[in-house]
Amino acid sequence: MKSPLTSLRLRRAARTLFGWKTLRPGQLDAMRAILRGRDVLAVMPTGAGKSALYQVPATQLPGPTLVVSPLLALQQDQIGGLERRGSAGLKAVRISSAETPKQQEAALAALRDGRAEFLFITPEQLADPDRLAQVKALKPSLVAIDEAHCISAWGHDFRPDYLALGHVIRELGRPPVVALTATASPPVRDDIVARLGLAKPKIMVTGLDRANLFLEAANCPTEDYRWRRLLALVSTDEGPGIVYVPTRRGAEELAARLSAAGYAAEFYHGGMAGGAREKLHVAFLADEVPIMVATSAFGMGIDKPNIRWVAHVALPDSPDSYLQEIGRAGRDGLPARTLLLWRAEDEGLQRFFTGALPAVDELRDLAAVLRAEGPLTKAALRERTGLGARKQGQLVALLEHVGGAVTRSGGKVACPRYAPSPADAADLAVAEAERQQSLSKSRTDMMRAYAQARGCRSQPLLAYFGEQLTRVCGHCDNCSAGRGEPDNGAVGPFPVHSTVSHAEWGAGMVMGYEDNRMTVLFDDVGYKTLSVPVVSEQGLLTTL
DNA sequence: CGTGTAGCTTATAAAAGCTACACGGTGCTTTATT
Repeated sequence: MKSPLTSLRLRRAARTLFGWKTLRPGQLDAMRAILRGRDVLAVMPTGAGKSALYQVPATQLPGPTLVVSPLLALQQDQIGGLERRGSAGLKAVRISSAETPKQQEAALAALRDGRAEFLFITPEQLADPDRLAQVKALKPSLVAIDEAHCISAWGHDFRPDYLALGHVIRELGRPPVVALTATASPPVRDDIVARLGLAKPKIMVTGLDRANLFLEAANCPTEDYRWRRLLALVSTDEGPGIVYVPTRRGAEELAARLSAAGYAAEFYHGGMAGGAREKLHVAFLADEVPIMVATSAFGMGIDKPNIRWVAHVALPDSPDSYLQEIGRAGRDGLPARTLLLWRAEDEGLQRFFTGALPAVDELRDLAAVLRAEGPLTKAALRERTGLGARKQGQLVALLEHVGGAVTRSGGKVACPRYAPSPADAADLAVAEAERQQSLSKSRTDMMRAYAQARGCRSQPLLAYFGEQLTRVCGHCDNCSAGRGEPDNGAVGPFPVHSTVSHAEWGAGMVMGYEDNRMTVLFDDVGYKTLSVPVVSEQGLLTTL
């Protein structure tokens, strides 16, 4: 049931408090859902008014709003943006390692007596039981998870506290949650929903096809050829542009090489001092850096309208990452170019980054300690197991997934009453890790399929995200060369988004068709592309 | 998994070939020193 009154209130708040004259219908729907207490997952590009989704409803709800955001620098920008745009009553504060205890106390006080509405915080802060108790006492009425794909991209190994956010939300008494991200494929969306424990969320996905981005990819037999293709790009296309490289050293070397060739370039990666990173970031935004050579560290928070091209000098690990990175080009709507320069050898590095499977005995020992010694804090558990914080976080998350562990209030990890035996739990956990690895590998396969596509490139890219493009895109290298088959995508033996079954790979969902191939996302083995004629003739798939 | 490099061998002196091995992304936080 639509409530015109609610819409009116939201529109007025957007106008008077933030200066937004209009709200798009999708935005309004999401905001109304939040006010009704419903969870929302919004997948929409940066600059499309994503933060408005939580900021406007926040003003209409009683308690403060918790904004979980991954990077301190990003939080800084967001707080600055709120203060510039919002009216005086919309103060935002932050609690992090960058604030002194005194400042943290002041921030809590401001939230308590209503002088501040937004609390920006990292998942790591919320992993501390004392901190969580302080936040809970504020009675937050809304939780926003910004850059929510980090749950899936980082939670499983790099920043395990991301996986504990579901527990945090429960502990806070289940206020409505709005999760926001610029790109997320269906399995990533599922991961976000499951890990946060969202209840029947309203899922908003805005179109991913960006007509002003020209998509181009080239296989490079040698490093030298790759270098010459890059030179050709920088000599014809004015910046500002970004070159993504896979390693820190590669960033430094390539920036030096480009500069020596007469193209002013800077480098940026996570190993640099904070001050230098900040300065380069600002300089790039101010059009003072024509070419930025960077690792994936250069990304989130770069909201710059006039990036004219994005080049990759390596195969990215997934279409998720790739779309995120090329999505930074052409935000002003003017033409922009994306160029993927890839070599088969690039995949070795991805395999290394994926890491090895967890050790069965470590999982078994961990499960056994939990069973024998009951609920333990993470610190106490580490003392017993001797594992590092990150490693233990990863193993606990796997055990939780298979019912061999559970996080209780106070942040204590326990053994559930009907948990499998430690040996069984360990085996199940390894199987789950294997499943995650095949999914991860299949995403790299899909990235290669994009790179090798002979027809329209947008079709396989969008099919990966479950978006069927029924006509060729007309803005990629293959379409321009007349290699895209027009009107090839609409038909296939199974409807898009229908569930099918394969004798060996089990159940999966049809993601889309392109040329005479189809993409299916299987629950256990990840993405596969199949030949439509072969599927039809041999009856490889059945409707479930 | 692939690349780059140090250091060895070979075989007879200046350099090439081989093997072993290190290295590789993303950021929070906390703590001990200047």
